Amino acid sequence: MLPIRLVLYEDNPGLRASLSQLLRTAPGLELVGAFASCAQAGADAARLLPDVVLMDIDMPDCSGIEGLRRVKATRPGAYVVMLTVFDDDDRVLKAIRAGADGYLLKKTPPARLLEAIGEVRAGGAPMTPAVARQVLRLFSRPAAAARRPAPAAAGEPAPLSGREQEILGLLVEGYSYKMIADQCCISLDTVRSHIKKIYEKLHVRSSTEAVTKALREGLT
Amino acid sequence: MLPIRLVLYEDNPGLRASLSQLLRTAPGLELVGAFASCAQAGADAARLLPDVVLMDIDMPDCSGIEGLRRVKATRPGAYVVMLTVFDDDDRVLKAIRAGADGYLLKKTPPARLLEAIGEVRAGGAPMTPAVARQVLRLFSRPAAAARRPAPAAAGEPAPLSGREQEILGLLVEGYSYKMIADQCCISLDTVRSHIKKIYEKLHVRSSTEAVTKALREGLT
DNA sequence: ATGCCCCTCACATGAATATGTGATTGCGGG
DNA sequence: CCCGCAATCACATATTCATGTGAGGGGCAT
Repeated sequence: MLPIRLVLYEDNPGLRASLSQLLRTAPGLELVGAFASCAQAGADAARLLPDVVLMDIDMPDCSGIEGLRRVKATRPGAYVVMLTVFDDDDRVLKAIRAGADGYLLKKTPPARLLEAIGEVRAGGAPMTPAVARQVLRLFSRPAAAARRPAPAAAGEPAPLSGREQEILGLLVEGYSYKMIADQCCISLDTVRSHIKKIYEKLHVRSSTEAVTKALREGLT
Repeated sequence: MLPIRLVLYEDNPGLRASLSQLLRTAPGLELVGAFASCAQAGADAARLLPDVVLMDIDMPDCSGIEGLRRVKATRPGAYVVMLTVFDDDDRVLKAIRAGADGYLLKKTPPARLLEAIGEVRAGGAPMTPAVARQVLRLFSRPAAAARRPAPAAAGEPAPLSGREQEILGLLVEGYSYKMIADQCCISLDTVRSHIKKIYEKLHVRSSTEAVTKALREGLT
């Protein structure tokens, strides 16, 4: 197999040097570039054709998130692993939404870093355990809110009764009133009744609004 | 440190036996229960006070997702790691939304499984690399879709034109046809035209279906 | 210039939805 | 025991939606 072509972005000169050293001497890797700024990341990607990019997320002139976008725009096939000292929600979320393929904290030991490069290339998504947990939490948070019927949480969203939730769920799945009636073995008018009540409780005036609210607030 | 209290749910008797054997002999672990069904998962959790639960996701009578919910409801502090042979989007997403703390494929080697138990206990989120990638993809997909006007990306979902996206967005926000017409300064009939086309492209037959699809697939 | 697609609009019809008013039944709490 | 509430159903009406058919103008690529 051809060596993995690697590009590194890291503004700290010392760290850049030591990482470069590590990556240069590792077998199966070829460090084809190491830069202090990702301002030229798009052009770099086009010129150097990296397979994997290691991107520091905290850089002064051009944020790693922006660098990530530029790399992905120019070379969508490249895998980008973010490196950072921070693991706050916001940064992680932004990076992931921007298409990051991995997210490692800088305290990651060199061996794990090398391992991660192989892993991302093999279709994995190397993440520091703390970050992985965070990612799951970001996902489950909305669902968690949904499981509690009447939390003080969202202000005053009147709790839906069991039947109402069920019918709202079917509505979300695209069922018509008639289909809902059949599915629930109740009359069409009863479906209307329930839905009217749902609208009142959710403060909406149409099925599309209800569906949007249901999906966004995890009422499903 | 006290040994980690473990409970296992796995309907396949053979696999349950071999996993039990593995977990029983591992140092630092104490297997306090192994069941073929998660129907009693809530009561089990209350009685056995597990620190970590290994939950097969594909069980006949009571799905592992439901089992996960029951465990979390009874004992929120327990960490639940899902085990499965499948890594399809839907299952992973559901498990994660239900609060799973880890997600491993059954082909995971025993050593990695033991490692994962420690990892989840230490605040990590053990995931098979393929699953980790999937999770990131689930996150980034909406953002990616939003940035690209018309990607051939996801297989065959016909790309919506700019105007169509705009109108679908308004539909999601609960706008009626008339409101959309006003907002976009076009006639009601034109709105109908666009929406008809949107329905064709999304393969749906009602506004609620369209809204659901838009929200779930990040077409907004 | 010719075809293709996007955006625009019109007319028409049948189906579905939104809203109002009202009624019955069963369950649980005060 | 009575009240409230969830769930069920009925009838009526106005509005909105879904769908079909047709058509003109503009931009873009061959």
